[in-house]
Amino acid sequence: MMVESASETIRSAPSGQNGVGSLSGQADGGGGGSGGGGGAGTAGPAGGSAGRDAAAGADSNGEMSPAELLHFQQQQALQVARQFLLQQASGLSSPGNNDSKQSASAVQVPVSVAMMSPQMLTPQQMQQILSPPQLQALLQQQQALMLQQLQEYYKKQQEQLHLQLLTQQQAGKQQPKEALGNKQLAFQQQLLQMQQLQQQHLLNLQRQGLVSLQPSQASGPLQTLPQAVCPTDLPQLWKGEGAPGQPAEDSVKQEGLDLTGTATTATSFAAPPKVSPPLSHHTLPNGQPTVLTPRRDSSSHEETPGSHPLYGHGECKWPGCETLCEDLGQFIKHLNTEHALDDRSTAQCRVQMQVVQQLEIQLAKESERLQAMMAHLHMRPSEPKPFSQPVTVSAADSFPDGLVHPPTSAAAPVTPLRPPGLGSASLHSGGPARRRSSDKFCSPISSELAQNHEFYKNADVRPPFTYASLIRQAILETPDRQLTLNEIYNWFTRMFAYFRRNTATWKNAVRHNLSLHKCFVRVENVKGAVWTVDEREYQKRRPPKMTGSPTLVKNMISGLSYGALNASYQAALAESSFPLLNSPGVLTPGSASSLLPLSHDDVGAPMEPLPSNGSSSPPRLSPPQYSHQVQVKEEPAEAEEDRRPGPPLGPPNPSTSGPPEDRDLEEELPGEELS
DNA sequence: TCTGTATTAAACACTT
DNA sequence: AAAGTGTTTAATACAG
Repeated sequence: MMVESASETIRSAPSGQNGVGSLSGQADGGGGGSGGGGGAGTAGPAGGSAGRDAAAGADSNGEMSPAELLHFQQQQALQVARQFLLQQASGLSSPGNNDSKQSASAVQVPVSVAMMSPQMLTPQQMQQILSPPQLQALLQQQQALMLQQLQEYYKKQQEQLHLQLLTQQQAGKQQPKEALGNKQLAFQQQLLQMQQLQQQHLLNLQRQGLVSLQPSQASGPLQTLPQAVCPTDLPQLWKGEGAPGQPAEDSVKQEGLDLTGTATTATSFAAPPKVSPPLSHHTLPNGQPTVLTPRRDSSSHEETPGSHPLYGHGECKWPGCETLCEDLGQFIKHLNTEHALDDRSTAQCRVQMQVVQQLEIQLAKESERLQAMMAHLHMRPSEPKPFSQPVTVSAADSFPDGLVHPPTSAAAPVTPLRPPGLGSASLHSGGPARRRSSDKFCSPISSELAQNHEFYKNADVRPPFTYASLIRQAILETPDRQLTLNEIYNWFTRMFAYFRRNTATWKNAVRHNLSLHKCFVRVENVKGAVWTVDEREYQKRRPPKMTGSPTLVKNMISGLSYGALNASYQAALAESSFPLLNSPGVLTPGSASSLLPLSHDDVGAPMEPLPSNGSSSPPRLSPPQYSHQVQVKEEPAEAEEDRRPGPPLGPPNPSTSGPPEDRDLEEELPGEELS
């Protein structure tokens, strides 16, 4: 054996990479070393704890802690925005040109992929997933979308504010003037603050070139921000493919929630390998290793004929870049060379997003405060609702993962393409990381899949689920809860673009998993053999524990009322790439409830189908589907014996034998085995 | 460091 | 005989 395997390993190295596909392929080069470990390489970026820890340690040695950096950065962003605001009282341009960007719908999927969790993706991975022009276009598209939604949201909020103000004023007529005056003053201040925040927000977006802007304004103080962020260093962020542990996550870990937004940014500073101090690098355009990627269309479809959002007053408006360009053509050239799709640019984009995100969060906080004030003034707790909701949900919850998620409402068109939140992150990891994300955190695969069905279907991204969970899902999705191997294959290919490619590898893995895991029961059929799932076994498989966060989960659940995700939990999510929570749907009460079982699971409460394995969740998702039993067609009672004569199987596995009727309901009652 | 789990690869046996 | 299916072993990696 040994001899064999040794030689195989060598041999398998290349093939393994192929099998893994584009995602893990290159990553492997960095770390693996061994053939079998093809996936291992990828694991690094996905979030190897070891790597992270190491990185974290290094970070801490730096001059500033991630938290400090974050804070610093935020302060700068805010300051800049304020300054800018002062300079120009109003003049927020309309999102007119957003439309054009959004029109680039063809590439939606890839974009979302890219946006999902760049931190998790190495540039190479991203590039593999989508072509450079696509990526760029999509980045812009996504941001444009966000901008639009933000603006809508702001608009709404302001309307509501005014409305409330009016109401209050009217009501106030009957009250003593002074008291009202004071209240109104405070109130208006709050309003002002909110408006400021909004403008800041828009400003940031403008800075990204998403909104055309008078050049004169853009080049001013705003430049400081990007510099502070140190775009030049950012690329380094992802450079570490060789070094598995990506710094990006550490900061999140350390910082808790606030970092969700700026984690990467902060990390970038702290990242040890980086030689240069963040702030010292404004001269980026030059010394950067530009990856000249020919992109014919990058500029073509995203801009209006005579202008470019990133071009104004004869200079490039890319954050931190003020390169003068005589004309648009030259600018385009510059853009393609200096700001091509490379690590740096991507990182800059990300940072920008995070800055925006932070502002959003702050806006949310202020809005909340305002809401509270209003509620107090009106003495009507119920009123503020319209207000609070948008705030918490859109601002806080939509962006917990550092990604720009369009609000649920608007998400419709985009949703399918959108990567499943952070899950995306794990997705991208492509490698081994995926398994952890799904299984460990017990994200209900079914709901995740349901929500991102289209995405997985179209995006050549490795799903963040283990083979076992996927197989199980495939089986459970069928009315009969049984599938032949070939049907399982088909399900894989049907559901995941990723599995349309690397057939040999994953098919082998599927078979391997079917055989390996007791939870999969082979049942002889007339036509042949079908595979069923023994939920109990499946549950047994993994110790149902949500690493160290039972309480966290509980808190979250309780506090989750609607969009109010515990910030720390958000951070945790971001870090752990918990796919479910990051998806918009998750925030709905229903979905939130789906999480509950998790805690139960932890506690060992026998109540529900534990979502932990996700098995339980399915039932809630589509009751009809999962409500009925597994009925093996013509199942021969003896079928399973051959394979698993084991005692547990017979009785415990109703699916194959006996009265499977209640299996669903009871399967989860793991009372015995779980304990 | 150990252990459990997951992934990948591959050999082998059996069936169609 | 070839292909598909199923089982098993091994190497490797990650996470607790």
